[in-house]
Amino acid sequence: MDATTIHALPLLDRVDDAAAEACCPPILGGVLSEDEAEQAARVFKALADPTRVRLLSMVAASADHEACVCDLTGSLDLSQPTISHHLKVLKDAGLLERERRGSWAYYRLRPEALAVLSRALCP
Amino acid sequence: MDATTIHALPLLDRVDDAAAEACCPPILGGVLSEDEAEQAARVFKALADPTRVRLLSMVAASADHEACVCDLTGSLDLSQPTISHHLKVLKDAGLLERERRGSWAYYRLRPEALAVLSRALCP
DNA sequence: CCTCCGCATCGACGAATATCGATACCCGCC
DNA sequence: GGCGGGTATCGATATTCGTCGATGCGGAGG
Repeated sequence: MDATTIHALPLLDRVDDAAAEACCPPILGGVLSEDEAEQAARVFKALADPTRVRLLSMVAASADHEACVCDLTGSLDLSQPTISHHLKVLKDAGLLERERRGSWAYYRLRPEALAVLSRALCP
Repeated sequence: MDATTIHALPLLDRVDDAAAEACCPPILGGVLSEDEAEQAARVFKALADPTRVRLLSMVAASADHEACVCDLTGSLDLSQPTISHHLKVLKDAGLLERERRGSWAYYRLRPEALAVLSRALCP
C-alpha cells in the first residue's frame, strides 16, 4: 500500500544478472503488453514535468548525488509544498530515495532506475 | 508554426560530432536551466501515456521500423481519432515521422531521438 | 464528377495534475 | 513538556490531457 519501499519500476524485473548484453528489453524489444506499457508510462510521467526534471538534475549534480529539501526549495521559486509534492512523485517512481537525517530530509538519486530507463530506450 | 519539420528535440543540439564520449549531456550533466528542463520534459511527456508507449513499441517492432495507421487502429481498441491524436503527439515530439504513401499514412521510428533520450539518462 | 475509404481536425466533456495556503507531523532543543 | 524549524499532507482551484462522435480533407477508382 505504502509506496515507501515499493517503487514503480518493475522494469527492473527484466534486468537480471545475465542481462548485461540484453540492451533493449522494453520499448524496442517487441510489442509491449498493456501492463508493461502502463508501468513504463508511469516512470516517464514522473519525468514529464519541467520542475521535476530540474529537481532530478539538481539532485544528480549535488555531492554524493543527494540533496537536502531545504536547498531545493531555495532554488526553485515554488512553494515548499509544491517541491515536496514533486519529490514524492519522483520517489514513488523509483527515481529518488528519501532518508531522514536529523531534522532534514535528503533525497538521493537511484542510478539503477536511470540505467533501466536508458537501456529501455537505446536503439 | 507547423510542427511537421520542427521536432521538439533541441537536445539534439548538444549532440555534435565530437560528442561520442559526451555520454550524459542533459539530465546528469549539471543543473538544467529552465528552458532545458522544459524541452526535456516535453519529450518525456510524449512517453507519459501507456497508449503512446505501446504505439511506439508497435512501430518499432514492425518491419523497417514503420507501420501503417490502419494496422495500429486495428490493434488498440481505441477510436481512430484517438490513435491519430497520439501519433501526432509522438510525431511532434520528434519520436516518429510521417509519410503518405498512396491513401495510407505510415509512421516510422526516429532512432536518433531515442538514442538522444537514452544518452540523456545514462548514469 | 462523384463516391468511397483512410486519416486528420474540431468541439465537447470528464479525469488527472500542478499549484497554492492552511495545517498537521516530526524532531532536536531549551 | 513545550517550542520552533523543517517537511509532509490536505482541500481547493485552474489548467491540461485523454477520449469520443461528428465532420473535413485528400487521394484512388469507377
